[in-house]
Amino acid sequence: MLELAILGLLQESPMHGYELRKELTAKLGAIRAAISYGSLYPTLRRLQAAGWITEAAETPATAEEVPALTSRRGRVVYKITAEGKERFAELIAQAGPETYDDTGFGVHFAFFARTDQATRLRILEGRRRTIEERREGLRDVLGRAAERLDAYTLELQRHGLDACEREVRWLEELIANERSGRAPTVPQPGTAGGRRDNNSPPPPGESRTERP
Amino acid sequence: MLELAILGLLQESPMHGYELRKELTAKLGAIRAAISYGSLYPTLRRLQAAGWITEAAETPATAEEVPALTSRRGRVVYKITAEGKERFAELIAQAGPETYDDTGFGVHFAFFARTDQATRLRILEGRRRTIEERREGLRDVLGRAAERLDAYTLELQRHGLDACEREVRWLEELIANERSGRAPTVPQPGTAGGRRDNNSPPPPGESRTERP
DNA sequence: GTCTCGATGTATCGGACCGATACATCGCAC
DNA sequence: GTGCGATGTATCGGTCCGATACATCGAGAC
Repeated sequence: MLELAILGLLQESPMHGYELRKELTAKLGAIRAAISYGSLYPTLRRLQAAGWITEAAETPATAEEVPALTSRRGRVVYKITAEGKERFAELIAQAGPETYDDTGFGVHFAFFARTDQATRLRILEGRRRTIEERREGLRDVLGRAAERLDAYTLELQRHGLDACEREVRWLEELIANERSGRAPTVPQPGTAGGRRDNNSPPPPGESRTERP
Repeated sequence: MLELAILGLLQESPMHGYELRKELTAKLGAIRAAISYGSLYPTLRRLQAAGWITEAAETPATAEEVPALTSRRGRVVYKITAEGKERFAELIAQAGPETYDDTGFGVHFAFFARTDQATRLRILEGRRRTIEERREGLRDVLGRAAERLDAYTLELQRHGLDACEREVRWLEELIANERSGRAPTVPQPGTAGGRRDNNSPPPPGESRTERP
């Protein structure tokens, strides 16, 4: 999942680790806590070894300063490669069971702007199915096994059941929107129209400038 | 977290691994997917090595009502030890940051029937604080950084924000209930007892430390 | 009779991810 | 000039997961 998220973010702009973590936190804040450096840096290393990202020079090519003085450990800026973009497209399109669990779905959803509509629909429906099954499991427990459980456990199940029902309704709305060709609830300029033009970057308009 | 859940369940009844997993799934179904055997068996081993659980004989000498018609071999039944009960009490009472994340809070909550009221209140308030902070983070992103994010990501944040607000309200109710001395929201019909004899969880040892 | 099949049951392995920790630089307030 | 919080890279041990393997048992198929 981290791999997918990193490749997705680096398509918007090259970044160094610290910045990546902040952007990740902002983008995925709804579904998971801040990513750990103990996951991030090893993953960056792995992606680099696989050739999906490369180090980009932090300072421009003007070799005016060669800091031998303080051995300044500069930031390491990563950018995505062509192979990395292919890898991202591959990861975003394929859907296994892990695509529908909480974290997996969240990450996929966060990059729906870079996902074609057919895949979006498939993922939303798979997620709905997953949550419906969880909901049925909770209903079973609340119905059949209620007397075996204490009041607190039951209350936990009830709260979980409520969350499931709510999410199913949310997914229904999103699915209806997808089918009608609209963007998510609040319409977005630019995504409508067009053919199967996947991978059209959203209107980021951001130029992340590095100021050393 | 697994350690806590296993010790908690084994206090209700001795069980073997497979059964433990099923009970775990039933009790924690609202907060996490089924536990993996790749976690369960090594953890059982660890708990046994620490002296908190022991292997119990599958077929006791006193065959009260169920004679060993089918001599099942190979099952390893675990039961909790006195040290294990102490360990459980220790784990249930101490609250670190991991007590307030989704999984940690869920597991603690699932064993609230074995937790004293002061601790319950402390955990509920800590969880509320955590969710309030998450909520503020989402509001920040939706307010300050909205233009940097695409419509899908924003929709994800909105859904997450809604879930946070809902959970805070739920927690408020539970906290009010705790302070008023009542059980969780639905007062629980008579604990007339289930089909299993040894499943009598109730004695939480309520101290009447009420706070105005 | 036996044969396959799904549920029950125990177990291991590689990998993903986390939490704690360490260490170094920078800007700024005091 | 000094402390201090934000920035920044990095590793280590540990928890947990997903895939896999393997063995037994009851029941229905043939």
